[in-house]
Amino acid sequence: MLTYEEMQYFAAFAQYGTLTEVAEKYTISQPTITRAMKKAEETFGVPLFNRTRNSIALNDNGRLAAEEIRLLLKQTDEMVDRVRSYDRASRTISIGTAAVIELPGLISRISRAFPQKAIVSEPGLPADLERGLTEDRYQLVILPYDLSSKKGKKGQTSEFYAKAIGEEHLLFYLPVHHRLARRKKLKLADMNGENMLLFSDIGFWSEIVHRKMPDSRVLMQNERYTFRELIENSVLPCFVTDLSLKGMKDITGRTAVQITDPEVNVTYYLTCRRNMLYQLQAVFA
Amino acid sequence: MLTYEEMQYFAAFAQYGTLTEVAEKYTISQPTITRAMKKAEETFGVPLFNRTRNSIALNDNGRLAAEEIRLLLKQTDEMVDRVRSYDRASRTISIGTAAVIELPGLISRISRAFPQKAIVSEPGLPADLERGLTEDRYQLVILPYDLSSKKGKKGQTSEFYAKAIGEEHLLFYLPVHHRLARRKKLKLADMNGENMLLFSDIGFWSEIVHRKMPDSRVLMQNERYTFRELIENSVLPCFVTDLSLKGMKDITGRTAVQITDPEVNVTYYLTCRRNMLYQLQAVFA
DNA sequence: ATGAATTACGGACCCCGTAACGATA
DNA sequence: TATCGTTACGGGGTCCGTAATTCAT
Repeated sequence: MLTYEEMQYFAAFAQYGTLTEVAEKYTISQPTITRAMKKAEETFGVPLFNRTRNSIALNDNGRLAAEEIRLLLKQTDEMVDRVRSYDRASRTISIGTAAVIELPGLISRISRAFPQKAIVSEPGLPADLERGLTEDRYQLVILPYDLSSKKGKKGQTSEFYAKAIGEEHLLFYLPVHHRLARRKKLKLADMNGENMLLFSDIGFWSEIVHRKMPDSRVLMQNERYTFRELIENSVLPCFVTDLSLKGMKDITGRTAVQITDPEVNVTYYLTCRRNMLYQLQAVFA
Repeated sequence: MLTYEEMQYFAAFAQYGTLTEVAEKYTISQPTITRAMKKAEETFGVPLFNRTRNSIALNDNGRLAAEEIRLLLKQTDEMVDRVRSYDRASRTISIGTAAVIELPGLISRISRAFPQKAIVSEPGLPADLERGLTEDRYQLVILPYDLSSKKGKKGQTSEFYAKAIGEEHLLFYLPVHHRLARRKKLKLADMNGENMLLFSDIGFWSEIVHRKMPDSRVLMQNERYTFRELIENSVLPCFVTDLSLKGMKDITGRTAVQITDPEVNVTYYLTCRRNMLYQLQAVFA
């Protein structure tokens, strides 16, 4: 049977057409390539080349063999990759989160539960997180709804397990002189049409906002520090969440107003597939 | 990368569980197996085994790797087989035929048209032949109908090309004293209910006979010489075809009676896929 | 103490590169 | 004559088997 390298030479010959080029490409001698081609022929047991005394080219068999070998090389590489990925995944817990602000203490609690594993946390939209969870790219996801009851068909237990781990509430953050700044509560619709300043890394919130305030134009800003500067020095209304406010020192001249729409007052659920529950129970305890 | 042999050793270890057994199975020394396992581990770059000083077993990675390698070995074998088959097919013309009697001169004509190719002819039922033709297991098939017009969708040219190459007619072969022996023509239905002697290797004819003579019982005989003996020494009616009669010397005390049902008076069509027509034109000329 | 895997070591063989050769354009 | 493929040859490295070692049952 051909070695991996010999298969590479063969595939390369199909691509380049001359043994010399292949030898140069791999910085080895031509005789080695000649020998590899001979070995290919004897491995398959059928003629693969049309030869004259000083030229060599693939025949029909050879063209098929080259295609097949190219595929086998690919399959080989992918096979190795799969094993490596499996190993990597076994040493890693991947967490996908819809919450922009890191939920306090969660990562450290997980990392204490699995001291030998690396914790990888990445943000994403709920739909992507759900997909990632079912495709085993995430062991845990944080969703702004209870997936275990959402997908549960009549009485039969859901494929997912979810546990509430915190709340987050979107607020209007208005200049004190804004016409609505002194209200206790507002609906998103009350601000529809007003231009808003938006921190672009706002995740799943933005979809809701666009839907409920279709007439508002939004000024995006994706640099966190600049965003804060803008808030302090402009009179444009903007959004904040209670969680993000907690870590920030107060901004004078702005006041937070509660929004009553239920969609923007979410409970986060730490979610996993039920078949992983046993291994992850320490996280939910 | 692992060699084919090293992959075999690894797969075998997954099966047998000890290096010693693998070494015995392949009649080589244990150290060779040890080294192959080390090389596997270094190729994948991840731990594959749980080891103590004198025991070794696959871990989770190893079990996956073994499964993957088993698959890759299979893919490798199949790849080589495909190339070999392709070569073999390129040196062979495979003919499938629904005609039980070899059509005179056809094989020799084909073999003269392709002197460098081997001709393989095998009998089959029309449905199998059609499938074999579309799946390239046959380059030519002989069918008792015109496939090119049968499958031709409204105006658009068929995928197949067919040319009539001969006829065959099923006949009743009756003892001269049979009550219907003196008729010029009969229908299958006229004999329905009578027990018939049947040469079992009768191919597609038998389906028609069973359908048109559902009340007849048939006595099968698959030994050609015995069949002839039976005909000569019994008064059971039976079938023959005009083509098969031609090669036989007459049997006294039997007379052939024409059957008028169109289904048992067939024209044979030599059929190929249209994309092969150019290479096969000599056969049809 | 038997049987397992690993390590050590020596030799054979394989495989590669250099060089020479042959053929073709 | 320059280029390409094949053949010849020699040396180094690799790979295998034997034997010794270590550990566990």
